[in-house]
Amino acid sequence: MSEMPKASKTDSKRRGAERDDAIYRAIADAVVEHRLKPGARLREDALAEVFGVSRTGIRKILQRLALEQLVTLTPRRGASVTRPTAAEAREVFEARRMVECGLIPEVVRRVTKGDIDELRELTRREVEALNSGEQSAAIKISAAFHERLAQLSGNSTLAEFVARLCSRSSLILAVYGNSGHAGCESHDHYELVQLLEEGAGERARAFMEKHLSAVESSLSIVEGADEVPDLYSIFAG
Amino acid sequence: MSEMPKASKTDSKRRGAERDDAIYRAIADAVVEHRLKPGARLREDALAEVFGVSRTGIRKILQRLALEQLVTLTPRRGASVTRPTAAEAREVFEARRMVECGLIPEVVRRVTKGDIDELRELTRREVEALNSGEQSAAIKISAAFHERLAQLSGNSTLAEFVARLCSRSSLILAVYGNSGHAGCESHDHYELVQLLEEGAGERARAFMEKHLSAVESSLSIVEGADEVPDLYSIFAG
DNA sequence: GCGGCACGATTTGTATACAATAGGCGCCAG
DNA sequence: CTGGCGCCTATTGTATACAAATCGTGCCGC
Repeated sequence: MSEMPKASKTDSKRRGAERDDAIYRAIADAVVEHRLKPGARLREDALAEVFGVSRTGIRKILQRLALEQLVTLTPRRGASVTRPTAAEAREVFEARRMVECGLIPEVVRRVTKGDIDELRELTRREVEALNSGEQSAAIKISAAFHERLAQLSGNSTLAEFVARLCSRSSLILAVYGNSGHAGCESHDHYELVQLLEEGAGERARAFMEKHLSAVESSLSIVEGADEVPDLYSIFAG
Repeated sequence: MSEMPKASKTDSKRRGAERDDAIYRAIADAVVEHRLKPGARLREDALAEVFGVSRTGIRKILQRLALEQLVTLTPRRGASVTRPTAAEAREVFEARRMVECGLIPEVVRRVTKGDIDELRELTRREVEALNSGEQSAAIKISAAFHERLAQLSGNSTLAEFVARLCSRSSLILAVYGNSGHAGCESHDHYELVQLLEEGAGERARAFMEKHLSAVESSLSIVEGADEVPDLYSIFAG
């Protein structure tokens, strides 16, 4: 709060929920794009200063992020970007397989030509980002692809759940991903759109299942050394 | 709740997250048990006085409830118990069918004799509550049954999602239920447990699907008059 | 030199005070 | 008598101030 207390002018103009939402998105995007890595601490004072609001407002946003499991709130220790455990990682992918595949038939039934075009556009941008070496952007677009697909089912409750799973997947990639390849093979997305356009529901469903399993097995999902290892079982009694 | 401004002594002794959690459960339970009906306003001052904390703490809890869609936060108008729309109601049941049925195979694989006993005990208590005319208790126990079942899959991410869907289902029952029967037929639960015990995975899955569909069709899911009716389509242009 | 204790700084947790806004009520004009 | 305007109250939104707790650091005793 000294010489340059506020964030950019455009942000400081906003009011109420709109402003909160902008801050929320700013932080969430930074997490999803791996600009804030799992484990990174998020001090309330620092965030408050950066965004030009008081700690009260920041706390509200951190609570929201915590409920979506993007950040972890440790009592008296503050907020940090969530570091998913190996078990959580497997759970998230199992959940995605169940829900995203289950949604496919309804998506095939409802998808329009315009939707197909939109999905192709996302795929194109994803490839473009990958070719430019913008891994962060690619990850975000890939998540957006899966989210958009889920929305096309018309069930916003399930779509929102998928969106949350995608965000968490991004964290999982950050922790368990082998650097060099960033999650989804973009050609998979292209092929998936093709199947959707052809109305091949069952094949699309099977492909989605294979796709998600492929992403999961491309990771190295093992407990890192820093995870609270049950010392009891290590040193026994 | 007039002459006794604070909550019970046991509650006021609590500290930090533990106390917040107690307040959260108190409100959530009241909503799930229909002691707070959809549309009921939740004034911050009133809640703060009842639970013996400041508005700050109450706001935190209301935010959490809002994210779980048990309460709706209208800017500058405050919090009220969510009144699910007809579309939301259908979405929730579709989501439950997909996830709860999808979980059944894994549940059958992992369920133990102890788990079966526990589920039977829940069913017994549900019947007991219904026979005593304690509809509120029956609703809560019924939700607990479905939640416990989901937990047995071992996937806590999906289990938590199911738990939320069950809470919302309670709200849906409050709005669209015909008074007289409270959601799940308890005999259904008994039969379901039987199938689980026998390890009849596919039959259990089919039964769960039928069960959820039966609950849904026992409701009168139509837009109430108070729902924001698109005046544009009514009065046309 | 090493282990333990205690103090200090940093950071979160909570309450209170103040500002802003929306809805209600009454008054005034036509 | 009716319709509209304006104040007023009740309630939420935001910031700040204060209290509590934890972690790191340095000192002292052994």
